[in-house]
Amino acid sequence: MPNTTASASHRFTVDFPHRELLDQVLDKWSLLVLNELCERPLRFGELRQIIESVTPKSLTATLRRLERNGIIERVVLGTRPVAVQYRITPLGKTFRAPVEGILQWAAEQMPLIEQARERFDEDAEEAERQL
Amino acid sequence: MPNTTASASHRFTVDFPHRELLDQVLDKWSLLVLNELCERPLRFGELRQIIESVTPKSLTATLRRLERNGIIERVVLGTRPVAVQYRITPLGKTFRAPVEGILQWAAEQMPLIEQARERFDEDAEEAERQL
DNA sequence: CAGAATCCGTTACGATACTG
DNA sequence: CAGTATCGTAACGGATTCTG
Repeated sequence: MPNTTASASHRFTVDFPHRELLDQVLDKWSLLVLNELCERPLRFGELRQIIESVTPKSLTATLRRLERNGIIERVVLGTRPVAVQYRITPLGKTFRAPVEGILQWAAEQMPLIEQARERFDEDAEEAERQL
Repeated sequence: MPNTTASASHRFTVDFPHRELLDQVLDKWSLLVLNELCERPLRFGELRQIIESVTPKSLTATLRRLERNGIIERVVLGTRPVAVQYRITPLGKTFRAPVEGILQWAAEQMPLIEQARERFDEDAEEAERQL
């Protein structure tokens, strides 16, 4: 359990308070879900279709977490074959820019990253050969 | 928006090419490490002190991952009691703005998030009482 | 339709001890 | 100092089945 009552010795001890927030909001699926919900409200099933590889379990977990943190909102629509809509909240909207920043960065730098990986892997292989 | 009309079944669904990159770079410790290395180069031990709760094992893993993706660089300095320095690369610097965007957002919105959580938890509790 | 419940393998992570 | 090696546990995530 990461510290709570820390505030230990040296001055620059920055065990960030928002670490735990980021864990909740930058997890495996949140960015993708958020990215979609920023465009338009969506239903559970729609999200499943858009983000193919997510299982209902994980999707539920992600949505609940985002809801709990006030980033998205769960709205029950009809009452027949129950319909539920998820939509971004005002607070959630403030998160849009940062998220897009990250996603854009990833898209743009992808090629360079690939290159770096290849270099690294080659070097590692070679080093192994030395043994 | 990356889409998906293609494969139907449950195999290697690549619904997002940078998903995997983000997993490597937005993991539990990377943001903190990055945030520090953006300020100045640091050594292994220094990072351990700054980020109190990280174990050597996890720190090594984080550093290796970032290095492999070309975000940081590992520099062996002396040769006596070996000294190693980690520093951000040019590619890594392009990541700085987005990362800070996220961190800033987290810091700013923290209070509202807390509020949202309390509301959510209270509601959940109450709903439970109904049973 | 929207999810809850189960089972279960993989991985992540912490704690600790050890080495060049 | 800068890690590696090992071990054990807890959490995550996937697949599947069930239900109001």
